[in-house]
Amino acid sequence: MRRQVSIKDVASEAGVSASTVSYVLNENPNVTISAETRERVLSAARELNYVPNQAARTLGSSRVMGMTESKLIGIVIPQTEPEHYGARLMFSNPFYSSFLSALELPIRSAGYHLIVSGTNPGQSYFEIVRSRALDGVIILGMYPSDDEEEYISFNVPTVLVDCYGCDGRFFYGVNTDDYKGGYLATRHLLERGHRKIALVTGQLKENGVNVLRYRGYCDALEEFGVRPDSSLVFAGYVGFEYGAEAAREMAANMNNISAVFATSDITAIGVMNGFRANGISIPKDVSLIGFDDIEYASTCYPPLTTIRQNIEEKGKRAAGLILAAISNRNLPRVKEIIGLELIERATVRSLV
Amino acid sequence: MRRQVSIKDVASEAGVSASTVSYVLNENPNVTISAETRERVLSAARELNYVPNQAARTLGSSRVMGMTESKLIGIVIPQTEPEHYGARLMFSNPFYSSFLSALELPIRSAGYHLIVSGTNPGQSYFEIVRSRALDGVIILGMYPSDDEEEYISFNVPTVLVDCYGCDGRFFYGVNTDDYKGGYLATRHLLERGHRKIALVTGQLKENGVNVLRYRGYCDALEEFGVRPDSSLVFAGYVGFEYGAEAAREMAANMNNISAVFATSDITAIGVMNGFRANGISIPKDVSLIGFDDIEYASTCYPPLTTIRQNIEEKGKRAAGLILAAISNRNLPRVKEIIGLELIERATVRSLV
DNA sequence: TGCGTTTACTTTAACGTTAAAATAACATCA
DNA sequence: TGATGTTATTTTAACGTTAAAGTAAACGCA
Repeated sequence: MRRQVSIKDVASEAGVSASTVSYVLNENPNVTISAETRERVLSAARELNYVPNQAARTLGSSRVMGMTESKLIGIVIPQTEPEHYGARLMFSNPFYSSFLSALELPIRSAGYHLIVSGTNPGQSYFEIVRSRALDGVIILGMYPSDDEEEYISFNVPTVLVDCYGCDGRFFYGVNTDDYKGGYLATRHLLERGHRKIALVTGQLKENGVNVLRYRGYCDALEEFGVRPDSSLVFAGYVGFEYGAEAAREMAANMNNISAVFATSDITAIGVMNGFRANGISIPKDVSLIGFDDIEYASTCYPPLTTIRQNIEEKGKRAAGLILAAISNRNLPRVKEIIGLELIERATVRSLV
Repeated sequence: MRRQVSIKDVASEAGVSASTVSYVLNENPNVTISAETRERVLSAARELNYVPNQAARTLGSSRVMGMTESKLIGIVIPQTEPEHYGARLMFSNPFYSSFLSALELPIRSAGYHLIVSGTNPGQSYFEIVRSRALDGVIILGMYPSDDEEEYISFNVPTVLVDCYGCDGRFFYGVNTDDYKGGYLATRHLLERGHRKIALVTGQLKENGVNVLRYRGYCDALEEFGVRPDSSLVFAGYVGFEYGAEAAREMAANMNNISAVFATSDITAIGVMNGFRANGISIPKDVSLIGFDDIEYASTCYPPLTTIRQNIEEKGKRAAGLILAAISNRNLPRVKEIIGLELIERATVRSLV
């Protein structure tokens, strides 16, 4: 178990100083190195199979104030749903894993690595940001309101995905047009003659995506002269189990309901199963529309009509934003909106 | 943008030396510190909101040969499937995301962080292991045969999940009893009177999980006096698309087939859809059994009979193993086998 | 009393890297 | 000819932490 090959080993192999090796390897534009020396250094590094020590780089770079470079980007995935709703897993929603997949490649290609972390309900993720000297942070679905000022003082480029409420003075944002999605889904049902439209959604927390989808739902209803009926709004949790539970409740009173808008596909799948378990057929007895267009939406039976948000695009945009924000600390604090699209499949029946 | 609070700041605040702070904070058992001093240090650290710099710790710890501690565990997820089969995403199989979710908490609780990395097809993941001084590595589904000797020379505790072929002299292993799973699934079909049983699986690479499931399939057939028929074996890729494709092919010749064993649930779902698209009904016209028991297996329609592997358990075991291997470098190189269980749902019809 | 031991610290040096300053050889120009 | 600049390199110091070595006072005990 030998000591790791360091820059000094490369230096002595090439017959130069350590700095020279560093300059060559980093292609430092402030220093001129002769072609011949460069070649010697490069081949020595290759010969010794040299790999730079990132911890040393991180530490060394912190010498220049505020310039610490860990080449590490954190992705924080909050545990939002309570355990008893079956959300025992960080990625219980396939949305997250697709998003992560889409993120990883561009980030790796740019020479960064991804640290994935959940959050302990009480504990903050501030510690990892500081102890690891993260170059950037991507936060999913949670607005870090608790100690916003403190967090901002770290001055770490941060992209908020699927959160509202930040004022754009510090955070970058990547969002779907949730209001529009809620509106489109509901209008789709209304246009097909549905009037008694239930909503199954997660908690309607301020700054969350669900309130906006809810508002879109309300406004579409109003536009068609339908007064939103709070007894048709099931705001529990995002997930299969809650969808099934809501469907069970709805099943007891089906003459009140002709269609359901579930604000996420996994919830919609739950609704589907809950109805089926109660002998209610989709779309014959009730229509259903989801949100997200996860893979299952197209492979379930019947295939789910849904609002497609391009998750891959979202991941790529988040990656692009964080990388841009890291390399240009003055990048304007933009909020990018990802487009969406209604995908008609087989769960909505037209009544007209 | 002030300099980060370092151990020296804490030291001078508490009126002691930096080492004393280090000793107190790490509860170093080789050094005695008076209760009074400890208290002063602790409150100074709290006061200044001190967070240790992990890069400095990593670098410092590398002084003692072979004792480098980065508190970082890498999880390597190889891109095994070719793009054209729709496996555009690292986590296209929900199995991976569930596994990752189950891993993350125990690892975080133990004070480690998780670096997630895919692999560029050509490029090796060796570099990240060395440059980040990973304390441990978990590799999913790939046997690092290319430069095994070189990798072993790094001497980084490594858990191989779902790979065979390592001889247990260096790597730790977490596996499902894939042979048994293949056997059980096939026997289940045989016992219900099926004889013409097709297999839809990924590539039958040596050291992969699919060969073992395949062998279990063959042996069960032989046990029931059925000669395996290679024209019934579809060995393409793991994924929805390939399952659907295989089903399309099978649909052309249904009198040859009465049941299908798909060696992963996502493939099974693909098969299900492929058959449905061709007007073939499950389980009336053909029976189907999967493998994994991903969440969707229970929520799809009809609910999928499958071999359940406890993915959460697998994640926890992998986490436990890697943590144990890190803290005890002499831990015997065990291979843990996760049990499995046949879950009867609605896709297998009995012919007897 | 004197010597070894224990307690409670402090000082030093090192981990691998790189920015900045220093150096030295050589070229350019007034 | 000497001042100035350029090129190519080396030396130095610093990042934050901690293991190891050092120190000094207090204690135990023969």
